[in-house]
Amino acid sequence: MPESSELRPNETRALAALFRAGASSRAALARDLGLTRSTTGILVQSLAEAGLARERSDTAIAEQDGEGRVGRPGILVEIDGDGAFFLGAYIGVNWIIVVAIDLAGKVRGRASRPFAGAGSAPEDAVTIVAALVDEVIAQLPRDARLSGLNVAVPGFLDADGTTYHAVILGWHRINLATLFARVLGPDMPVLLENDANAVALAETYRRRPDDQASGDSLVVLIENGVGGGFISGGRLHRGHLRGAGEIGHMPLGDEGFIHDAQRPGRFETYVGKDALLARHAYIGRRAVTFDMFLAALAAGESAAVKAAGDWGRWLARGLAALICTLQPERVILAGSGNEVYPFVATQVKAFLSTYLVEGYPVPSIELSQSGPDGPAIGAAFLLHQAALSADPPFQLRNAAAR
Amino acid sequence: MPESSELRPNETRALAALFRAGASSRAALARDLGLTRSTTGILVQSLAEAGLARERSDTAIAEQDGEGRVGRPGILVEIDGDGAFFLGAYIGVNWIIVVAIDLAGKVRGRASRPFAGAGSAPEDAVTIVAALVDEVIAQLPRDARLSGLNVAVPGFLDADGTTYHAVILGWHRINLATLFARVLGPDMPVLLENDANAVALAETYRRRPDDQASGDSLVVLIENGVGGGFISGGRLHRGHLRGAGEIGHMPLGDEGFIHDAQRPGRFETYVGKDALLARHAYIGRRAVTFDMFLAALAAGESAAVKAAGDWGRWLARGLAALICTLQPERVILAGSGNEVYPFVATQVKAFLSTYLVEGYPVPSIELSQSGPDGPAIGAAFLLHQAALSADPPFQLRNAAAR
DNA sequence: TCAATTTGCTTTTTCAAAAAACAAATCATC
DNA sequence: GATGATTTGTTTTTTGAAAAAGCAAATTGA
Repeated sequence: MPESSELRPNETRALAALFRAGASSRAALARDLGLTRSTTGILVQSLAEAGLARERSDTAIAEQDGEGRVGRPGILVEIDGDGAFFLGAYIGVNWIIVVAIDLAGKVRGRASRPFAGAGSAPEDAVTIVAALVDEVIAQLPRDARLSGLNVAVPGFLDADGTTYHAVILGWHRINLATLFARVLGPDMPVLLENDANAVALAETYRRRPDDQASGDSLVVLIENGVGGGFISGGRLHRGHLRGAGEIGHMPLGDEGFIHDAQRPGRFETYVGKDALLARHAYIGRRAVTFDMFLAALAAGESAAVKAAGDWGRWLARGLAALICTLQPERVILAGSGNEVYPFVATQVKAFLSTYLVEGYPVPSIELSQSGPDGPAIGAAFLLHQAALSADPPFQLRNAAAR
Repeated sequence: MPESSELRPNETRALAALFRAGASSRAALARDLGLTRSTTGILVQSLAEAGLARERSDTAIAEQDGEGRVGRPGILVEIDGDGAFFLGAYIGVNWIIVVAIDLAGKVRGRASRPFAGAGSAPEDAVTIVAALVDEVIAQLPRDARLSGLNVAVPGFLDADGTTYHAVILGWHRINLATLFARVLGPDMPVLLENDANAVALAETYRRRPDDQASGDSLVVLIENGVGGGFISGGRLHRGHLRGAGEIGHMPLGDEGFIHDAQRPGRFETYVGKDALLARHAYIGRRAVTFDMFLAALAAGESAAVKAAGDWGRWLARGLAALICTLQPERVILAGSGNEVYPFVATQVKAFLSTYLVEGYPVPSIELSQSGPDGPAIGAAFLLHQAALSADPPFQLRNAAAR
């Protein structure tokens, strides 16, 4: 049991291929990696010795493809989930959540605590995260090897982990990385990520119908604010200074449903939850909560239907701008605001096709599959992805080292 | 002189490093590549034998860094431009242009011919390109090795090279790849690229102030239509079906300066050249050409100044949407429409800062440095980039093989 | 003149991957 | 049930790229 181990390039590639495939025989893996079976055999052996891969218990069931299987059946090899763990956290407006996923990508630990985010002190949030991290680690195997912690936060960050603007939390120019380093110590590497970006990865990382590389996805996170994450070739596009995806601030119209003297007509002043409720209040002359609005919409009340229709039109307009710019293969609507979409799906699609050039491929529009834990899980998946990609060599640390 | 040669991974990496650096000693190259000097020596030797690299004639001038140089000076090694050639073509609305660049990235051949693009037959364009290709090849050394031809076209393409929509040319669902294969034969690989994308690469490929990987660039090509190209990490983002960057069709306002009943208020109906002239005609009650407009603007005529101001306001609005989505480090304005920008630069920047969130980094806005040959040169650079990148092994063909 | 430094080359060693060969485990067919 | 075809997994041998180690050459600085 080595304190810290490093993987050679082809070992990392083999792990990534196993993760993609779920499980495969040595021969299939060799074909996948473009190596010979002999090399792959050694590769699997060393991965198994490192505790990162293992032969599947239900051996000799190698009926993966529906072909007329002939020849000696292979022994399925899969990732050993216990080989490594990745921590993800989400500092939200109402909750702080910490999760752990294992090397196989499965959620293995979770802890959360209510948090009055708006106007809170960053130090409190960091303290809570640290406590939750301890709770989550307690749920993992004794000698669990941790690769680090990735924290999803609303707002945008610079490359060093200084959050300049988290308007919703009331934080400005806070150096979260330093705060975390102080509380968690030097042995726990901490990364920071925009929450919409984290959700985007959570939504796409485990979906791989055929080839993740081709499927560019745009994830639109709709809460009171609107954020975006763009996944291209399976990787997150962050932009210079990691601020890409601030699509809520995109100028779209002249006014917006809610008043913003400074920057009127931004995307989120039309399609954020606040904006939708403001529009409903304007039409129906009655202020309601979001849940009440959904109920009214389901009941077919005219003010709600009208407001949802207006919301859908502006959503389509914003999506059209994004689609022209990015041409994603699919758009995924996330955040609780997406519950409105099913009621206006056909209208939104109709508007979209009028906005887009004739012949331009219209992406599919889907609803999020990750729940409220999405940002935390996505943050953890980002570490997982980094570990299984070639760029940086994979470093493991013992949990005990803390 | 091998008919066709393939490079090993580290040879490709060494070539790419030499291209980045311009020229460097074996020892400096070894540090750059993370290899030992002994390995690098062999690498350079094999590259030299393949005719792809050579020691620089003005030997022993190794004063590249301004340090207190001590020790034995290195012999500078540089790319041998004659090692390979890359052809790029541009089928424009008024011209067809073909250029050749060499392995060192230098333009080594050029030929062009007027072309009445609108309403023309695709077959004619292909025939002209083939003729110009022969002209350009005649300007190259006898035994020039060609890696292929990349053709930049206005409009958008699918992954196989079928151009679905080139509205400006009046082409629909034309399979250009097949047409080229028929005329140029199977020994000349032909690729197709969107013209704005090609310009984007032309604008960024040779600029590398510090690190190209970090500098995401958005190139906005302003002619009658408006196209966009986005370079992230030195690579073009194409989108699913290669249609990303159709930013001219982005819905931005309700009407636009020129009337479009189908899709009113698109970006290019505000900032395309036609749109600008329409605005000027509306204000000044007088129709002028673009050159006349520029003269009037330079003379400070009020109608022109007013129209340019309106143009700048919508340009800022469109750029703001793009910047929120992509967060590029710099925006490069290309196409002849960019000549208006210097007159309204301060206004555009002021508008931009009101549209963007406080604290959000405002990208620099620059004017294109590549002239009218930009699309053709960019197309050729794309082949160059592919040859010097790891993804596909580098295949060379003799020009004589045609 | 002489030490210090850096370069470029040669020789030897290491090690990941390929190549070749073969036993084992299955299916298809007679 | 026997036989051949097919595929898998392993072992042994070979290849070849890169590292390691060592050294002469070319420069600066004292």
